[in-house]
Amino acid sequence: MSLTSRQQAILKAIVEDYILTAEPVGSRVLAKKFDFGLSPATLRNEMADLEDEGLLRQPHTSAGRIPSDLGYRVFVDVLMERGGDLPPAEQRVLERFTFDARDLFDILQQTAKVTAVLAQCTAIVRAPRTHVAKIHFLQLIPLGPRDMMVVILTDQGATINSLVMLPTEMSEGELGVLSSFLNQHLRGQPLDGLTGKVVAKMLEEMRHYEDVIHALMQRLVTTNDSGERVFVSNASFLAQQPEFDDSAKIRSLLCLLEREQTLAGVLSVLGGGEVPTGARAGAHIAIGRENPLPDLHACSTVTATYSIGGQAFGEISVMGPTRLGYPRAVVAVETMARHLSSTLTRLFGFRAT
Amino acid sequence: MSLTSRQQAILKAIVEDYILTAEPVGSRVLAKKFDFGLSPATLRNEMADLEDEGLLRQPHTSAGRIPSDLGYRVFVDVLMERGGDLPPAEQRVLERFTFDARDLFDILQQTAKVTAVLAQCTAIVRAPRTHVAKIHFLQLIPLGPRDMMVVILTDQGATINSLVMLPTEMSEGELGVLSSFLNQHLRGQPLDGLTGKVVAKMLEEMRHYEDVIHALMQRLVTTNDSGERVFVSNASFLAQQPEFDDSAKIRSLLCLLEREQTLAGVLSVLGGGEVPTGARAGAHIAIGRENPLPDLHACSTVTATYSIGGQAFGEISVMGPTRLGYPRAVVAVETMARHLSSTLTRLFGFRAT
DNA sequence: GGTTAGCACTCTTGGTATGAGAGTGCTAAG
DNA sequence: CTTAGCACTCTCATACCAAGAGTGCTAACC
Repeated sequence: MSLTSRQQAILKAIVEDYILTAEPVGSRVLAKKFDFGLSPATLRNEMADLEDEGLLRQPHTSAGRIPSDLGYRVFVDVLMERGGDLPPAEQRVLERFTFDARDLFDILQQTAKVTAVLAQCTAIVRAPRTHVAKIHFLQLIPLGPRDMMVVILTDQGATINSLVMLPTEMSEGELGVLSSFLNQHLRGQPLDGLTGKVVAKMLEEMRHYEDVIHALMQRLVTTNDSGERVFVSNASFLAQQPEFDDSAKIRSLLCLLEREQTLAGVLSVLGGGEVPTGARAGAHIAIGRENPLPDLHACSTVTATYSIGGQAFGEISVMGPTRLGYPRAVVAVETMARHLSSTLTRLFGFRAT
Repeated sequence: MSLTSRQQAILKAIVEDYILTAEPVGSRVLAKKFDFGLSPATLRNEMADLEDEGLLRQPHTSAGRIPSDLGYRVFVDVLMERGGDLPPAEQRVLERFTFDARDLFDILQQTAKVTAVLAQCTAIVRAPRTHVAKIHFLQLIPLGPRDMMVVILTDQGATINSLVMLPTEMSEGELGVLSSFLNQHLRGQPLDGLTGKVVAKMLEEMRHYEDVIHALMQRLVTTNDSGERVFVSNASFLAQQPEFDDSAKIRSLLCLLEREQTLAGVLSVLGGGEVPTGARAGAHIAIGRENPLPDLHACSTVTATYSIGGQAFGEISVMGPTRLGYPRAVVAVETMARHLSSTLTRLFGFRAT
């Protein structure tokens, strides 16, 4: 399948027009809108050839052509210029956006929002499970006579606030002592390794608080299981697309967006866990049936991995119909991934120390 | 408008059947399904009377009747038995559900989820703005040489984790000292009153850290503006309803659910800020055009206020088409409001001390 | 050989007619 | 007061038709 440069130009024009209008593009409008210096008849011949190659298809005999999944693939791989910068208006949006956020999850939520605005479609950001994280700081806060809150900051920047019921009443003073004791012993410990040795060693020194320590550990272990978190923004964009005007389709996509676990799985597959190399993190594009889930076979996703201190952390992804504004989406996702990586590295890159 | 008991029974049957089937109910099926001992013709007469009263309406001449907004109103006010308990299956769901949550917002998110399951429709929970809250505990956590995180637990149980950039480098030791100093001085202070006297007094004692204190206060003030938070669960339920099979309607509802500020406003209007009196918090039902927003004119909402220590705090609400399972929704919302109130009061009722 | 005009063909779309079915309102009888 | 019967109305599904859009193919043209 080698395309002449004219065929490439025609394919590019068709894809771009269809992305814009969502209408099948026929030979006449193609000749009119784009100045190929060719008549509709000639374009028809070329379009028939492109269809033979599997790059275009017709919704029905007497309609214009629309790109096939393969056609979009060629478009994004060959025809589309990648690596451009954001258009000025979006650039300004991004500049005005500083992470005046509260913690990691807030930052990710805001990232999803801004990405959705920049890419003008639905955006999803995934944070990894916290159970691989290490404890950076731990604090016990007294609530009532039998309740406390334990605040943990992980080396990934996530804050875990967990309510714990005390097996026995404890005074504020006691909690304070226990708090700094725990903080000393648990700093640097991975959250999923809070059993065995570490606990045994603590119990040796603090036999008196055995019950509390056990209750606490118990709680932290169960908290861990809460799984990955995903942040979705602008889900209603999908409902606005003409290709999803069928309410059954909208429904299936909405349901998917609500199943956090599934969504997290999709993103981590799409990101592929690749550590972005070089200064520019490359976005991964999945078109139509290239997506892992059947529900997404009418969608395209553009996904980039973000990192902390050079280590892959999670993914930023945007989603829309296969008729997606790929250039804009790629720039948005890549820009936000870089932006997020550098912010997180600055704030939470302390693991290196 | 005084209804005979027979008319009441007929209205009740029509509402319940329509809620179940979503089909206009005609005189024949009514006579068949419900054993009134009356012929379809008699029912037709009664139904015509009910229509004259404005309680029923016909989608078109040759269709059965469906309840009007007013019909639903009479149903929920007069005909429906309120205050029943959850059906056994749901009871078990609730029992199995303990708030193994991390903090206030987690609890609210989970409450939304469970409410959605119990009521079998879309659920929304609102948390009040944090700026009226008082500081219960404050802790500074060092991140890097120029960054720290301040963790605040408010008397409402909300944790605020805010990243702050330090104007000058500070050692961990310095931060620790400053942390306990701030904690002493700010405990009990309302978050929106962090100016004037309190700050002046602190600066007097800690002139050395003037810059840091100013930066911190600055940040806390801007953090406050983040507005109310709402937690939505099971939004896709709306897309499943036959009355919203038009994609334009789905779209407008989805957009509404994404506008947190608007949604928060709606809930606080619906809740009416009433402090629930007595042991049983009464749910407020808004049917169709009784709802404040035009987007909600085809919807019904059932809203209950939850409280901490007897003081109204936020709302739990469920939303669906006017053809809503009101009995189930009312029980679900009221039960969850009670459940949530008692949990929050136990955990965060320390303001009384 | 590539390009183009012309033309027959196909398929969707919108509008109209039509018959079946459902449900009603009304009248008159029980 | 209740009910059977019946004419009437309206939706829904189907079929049909004409208009419009776009194609593929053929033959002529440069």
